[in-house]
Amino acid sequence: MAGATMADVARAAGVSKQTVSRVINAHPSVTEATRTRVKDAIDRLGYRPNVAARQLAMRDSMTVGVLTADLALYGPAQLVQGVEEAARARGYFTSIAGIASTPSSGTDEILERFFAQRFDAVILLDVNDQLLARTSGLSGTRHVISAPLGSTHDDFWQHDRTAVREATEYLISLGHTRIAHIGGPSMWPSARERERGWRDALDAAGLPAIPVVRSTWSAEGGSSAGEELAANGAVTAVVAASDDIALGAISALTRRGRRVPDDVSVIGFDGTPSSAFFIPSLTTVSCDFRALGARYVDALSVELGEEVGPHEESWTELVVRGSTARRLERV
Amino acid sequence: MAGATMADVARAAGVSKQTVSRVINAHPSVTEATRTRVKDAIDRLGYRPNVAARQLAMRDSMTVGVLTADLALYGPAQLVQGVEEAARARGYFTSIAGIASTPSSGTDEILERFFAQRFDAVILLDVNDQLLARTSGLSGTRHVISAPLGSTHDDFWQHDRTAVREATEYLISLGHTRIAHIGGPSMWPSARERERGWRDALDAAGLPAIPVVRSTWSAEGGSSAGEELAANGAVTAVVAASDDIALGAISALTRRGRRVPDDVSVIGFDGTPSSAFFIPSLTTVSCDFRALGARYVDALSVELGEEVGPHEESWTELVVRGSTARRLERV
DNA sequence: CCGCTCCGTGTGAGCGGTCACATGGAGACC
DNA sequence: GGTCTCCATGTGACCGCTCACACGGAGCGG
Repeated sequence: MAGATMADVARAAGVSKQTVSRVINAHPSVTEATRTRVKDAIDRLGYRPNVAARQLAMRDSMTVGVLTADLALYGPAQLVQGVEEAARARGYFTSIAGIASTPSSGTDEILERFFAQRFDAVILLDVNDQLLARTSGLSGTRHVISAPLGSTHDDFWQHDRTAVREATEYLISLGHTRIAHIGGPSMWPSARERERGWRDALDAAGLPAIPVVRSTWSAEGGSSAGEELAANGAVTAVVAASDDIALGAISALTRRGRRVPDDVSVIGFDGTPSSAFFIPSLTTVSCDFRALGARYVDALSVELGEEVGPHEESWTELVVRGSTARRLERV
Repeated sequence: MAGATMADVARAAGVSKQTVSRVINAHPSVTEATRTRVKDAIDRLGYRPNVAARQLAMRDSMTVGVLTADLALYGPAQLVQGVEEAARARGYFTSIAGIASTPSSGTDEILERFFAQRFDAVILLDVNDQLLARTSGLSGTRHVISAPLGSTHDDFWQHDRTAVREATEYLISLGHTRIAHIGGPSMWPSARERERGWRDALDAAGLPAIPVVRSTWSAEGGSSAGEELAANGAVTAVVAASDDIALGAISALTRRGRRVPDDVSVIGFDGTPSSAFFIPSLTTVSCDFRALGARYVDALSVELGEEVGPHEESWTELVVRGSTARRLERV
């Protein structure tokens, strides 16, 4: 029960360890007869290969490590899930470690322990600059993909920027000219990319950029930001860095007597399933984070020398709902 | 770079492997002099112990496996995070695997592979009955805690029931007598416990139970359920099995012209940070899932023979906000 | 001064797999 | 029929670490 070993199976089947190993790894050079005999022995004994032993011999952990900031956030949680699914499909296990986005005394030790696990690959999800800087020293792991800054993987983030740009352009097409942005914590690359997208659209249209209002990733932060914006009567549209932020902003605007979307249009980012049921329902940039997570794994597979099919063009999409409206002409 | 081994360190420090091992594991019988000499060698060579080798020799993976249904859900995501933090604090790694809540053809293989990892412990988070049944055969792992059904750990779930009961009693105290329940998928133990809590309160007060409306865990499900309830004019209060469901329900009720909380009071469950910014802000049962996750780890530690301090009494709390109101007398 | 314990350190044998290579028999070709 | 090749299988070493045990020297009591 505690665990039959390969040698046990070999004995039971009257063959050598090596043959058992061949059966397990589907090696071609095994007679059909012995194969079945070994297989019989395997499930008669309830044999399960020992992962650690295999790893020791092969130097392959068959595990990808994922370092993530906050699973409570929709994006990161979905990414983790996407990574896990894709990794599993390729036969990899997934190990995770959370890490506070603001480095503290324990941070280095966490990273140390994390990288000590000798993953085949490590994915850094939405990890901010400061943390990223700290990981640079810790190699030992073969392939590190820095999702946020990734030199060769910039295209991952390009989408954030483009998508927000398009969202902003949509607001412009509705006649808005005073379009504010509630940004996420500037430490986060994704927050910065989104801000850039907004700025891109404004610049291209020759519109003035209202100073960015900073927020945490929470609805509470969005609410504070919304309060601030409500004071500025000129603003008729807001691009928020996340749906949660948008929710908070709408709450604050409403509280301050500014109707959404009549007085102010609001656009979110993430496309959380809930956002369709906000009141009003939220216009947002819907993101397929699961697919994105899978793409990270694809990218790693490529580095590990595997074949990977082409993938979808885009994983973001503007979903127009009830929180945006054509700008009312001032009476 | 690829990795110095313990033997390398031993050679560099002029001692034996065993002594290096002793230094690493903080064995007392090592001279201060040799200890520092070894330590020097260690970071001169950038040595990192090989986890796999250690595991193979010790039969300890120092890893807890977490099997979870859907990280996109607030509760499970928070639980995973709580588990990971607590496990890390105890020196354990965390490995996860997601699994569709409805068993499919691939399910068994996933479980198979998952359990093949020989975790020191496995935590089944919010896993439903069907899956649970399938895991029973796969032992090999030392300690399996079945969060949802756990024989010895029923108290974990007791809280769901009690909390919903209290929430329902609160509605009763506001004068409501027709209190509906939108339940989560009945396969989920947490959904069932919450339903029970609602029924408990109704029974105790001698109120009639309106047939439970089933929903998925999403706002969309809550919306459909809300549509259904909107048709029933008698209902003046709704207890939803989650905040997302509540959000959807409120959306549907509003759409159907029933004002919240004036016509219908709504209570959620989870206490998502966002719920405070719904319109109206949501009265809900706030849950400290992180703490609960930590408690799972505590429970495991106890089984593994470690000392564990006492923990907080309760991890749920009713938070009264704007979505509930005293029942208006019919004119 | 002998024998005792105890402490710091070294030694060899696994843990459960994989890998490179050896082996023997069957079939192919001349 | 003899050599050559190829296929099915076995053999031993090794991956990097821990464990049980051996060993030598210092400290101590008699």
